[in-house]
Amino acid sequence: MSEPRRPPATRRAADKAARRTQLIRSTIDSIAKRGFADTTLANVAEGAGLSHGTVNFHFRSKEGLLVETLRFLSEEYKTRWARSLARAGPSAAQKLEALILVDLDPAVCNRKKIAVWFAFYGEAKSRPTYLELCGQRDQEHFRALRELCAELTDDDSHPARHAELVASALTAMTDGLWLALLINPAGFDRDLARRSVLAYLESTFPEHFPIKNCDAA
Amino acid sequence: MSEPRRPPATRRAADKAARRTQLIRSTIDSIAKRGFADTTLANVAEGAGLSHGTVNFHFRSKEGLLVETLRFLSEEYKTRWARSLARAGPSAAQKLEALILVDLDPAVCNRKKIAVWFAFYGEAKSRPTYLELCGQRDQEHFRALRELCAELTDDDSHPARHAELVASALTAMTDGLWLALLINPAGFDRDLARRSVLAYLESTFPEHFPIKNCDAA
DNA sequence: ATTTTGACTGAATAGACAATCAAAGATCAC
DNA sequence: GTGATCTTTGATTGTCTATTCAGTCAAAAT
Repeated sequence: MSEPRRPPATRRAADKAARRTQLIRSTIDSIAKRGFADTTLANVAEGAGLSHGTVNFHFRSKEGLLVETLRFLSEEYKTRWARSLARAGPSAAQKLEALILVDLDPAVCNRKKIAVWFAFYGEAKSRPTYLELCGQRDQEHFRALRELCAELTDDDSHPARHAELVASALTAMTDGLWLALLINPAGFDRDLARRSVLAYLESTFPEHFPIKNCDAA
Repeated sequence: MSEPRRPPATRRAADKAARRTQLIRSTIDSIAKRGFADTTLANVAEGAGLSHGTVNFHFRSKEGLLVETLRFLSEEYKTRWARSLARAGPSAAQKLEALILVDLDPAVCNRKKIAVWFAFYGEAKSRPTYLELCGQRDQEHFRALRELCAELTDDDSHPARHAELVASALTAMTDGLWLALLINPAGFDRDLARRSVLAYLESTFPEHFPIKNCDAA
C-alpha cells in the first residue's frame, strides 16, 4: 500500500518488451521492403503475425512506432560501436581503425539496415525528431573520430592532417560508402568500401597505417 | 492533309513545358518542406497555383510526376557537371578539383535540393526506377573520377593511390558531405566540406595538390 | 465568323489508412 | 478458484488522397 507501483510481473513485462521489439523489427523489414511511404500499420502487424490494433496499443501512434524504430537502430549502432572500441587495441590508430570498421560490419552494414537509415534521413528535414536522432549519431561519430585523429598528429597546421578536417572527411566517407552500397549494389561491396577507407588512412597517417593492403584484393 | 502532324503551335508547346517544370519545382519545394510521405498532389498543385486535377493532366500519375522530378534533378546536376568540366583547366588535377567542387556549388548543394535527393535515396531500394536513376548518377560520377585519378598517378600498386579506391572514396565523401549538411546543419557548412575534400586530395596527391588552404579558415 | 483543338477546373468517386473501442482472452495476485 | 488487470482482436469510424471526367474557356486553324 505504501508502494504505489509493484515490481512488474516479470513474465508480462518481458512479453511486452518482446512485442515491442518484434513490432520494431517488422517495421524495419517493411521499410526496407516497401519503403517509408508504403509502410502501413497493417503491413507491420501482419509481418509480426499480430492484428493491427496491437500496434496502437504498444505504441501511441504510427509516428511513435517510427520514432522508436529509429531509436532502436540508433541504440543498436551505439552498442556495437562501444563494444568494438572496448575490444580494440590501446593505440589511437587501432581505435580509429576499429571505429571505422564497425560501419562496415555486416551486422550494421547490410542493404536492409542501410535502406532504413536512409529512409529516415530522407524524411529528416521535415521531421525534427528524426533530424535530432540522426544528427546525434553523426555528431557523436564525428567527435570521437576527431579526438582520435588529434592524438595521431600534432601537426595541426597541415590541413591534410587537421583533426577537424580528417574527422569530417572520414565521417562523410563512411556515410557515403553506405549510400554507395545502397544505390549501387552491383558495383560496390563491403570489401571495396573497406579498402577505400583504409587507403585514405594510409595516405593521411602513413606512419600509423603502414601499407599492407596491396594484395588484399 | 498529306501532313498527319502539324508543327506544334509554338506558344502552346512552350506553355506546356513551362507548366511541367512549374509543377516539378513545386514538387521539389513540397518534398523539401513536407517530406516525401506527406507530399500530396493537392500540395503540389497549390504550390504551383493550379487546381489539383491539372497534375494528372500533365503527368500520367503521381508516380509519373515523382519520376520526372528525379529526372529533372538528375539532368540539372549533369548539366552543371559538364559545364564545370568544360570551364576547368586542362590538367587532370584541375579537372578533378573542378568536378569535386561542383558538388559543393550552392546551386546544387543547398539543403532544399539535398533533402529532395535524399528523399529519393530513401525510397530507392523499394522503387526500381529511383534506384536506376540514382545509381546512374553515382556510377557516372565514380567513373569520371576514376579516369582522372588514373591520370594523376601511375603508381597503381600503391593502395592509397589506386584509382579505383581513390575514386570510390571521393564519391563517397562528396555524398557523405551532402548528408552532413542535411542532418547536421549547425555543425557543418560548405566551407568545412570543401576544406575536407581538398585535405584528402592534398594528402593523396601531394604533388598535384600542393598545400594552400591552411589559412582559408 | 466559325470550328477545332488543347489546357484547365473542380466536383465526384472509390479506395486506403490510422485510430478507436467494445468485447474476448490471457495472466496474475490473492 | 476468483476477481482484477493487462493484452489482443477485429469491426467500425472518419479522414485523407489519387484519379476520373464532364464541362469551361481561350487560343489556333479554317
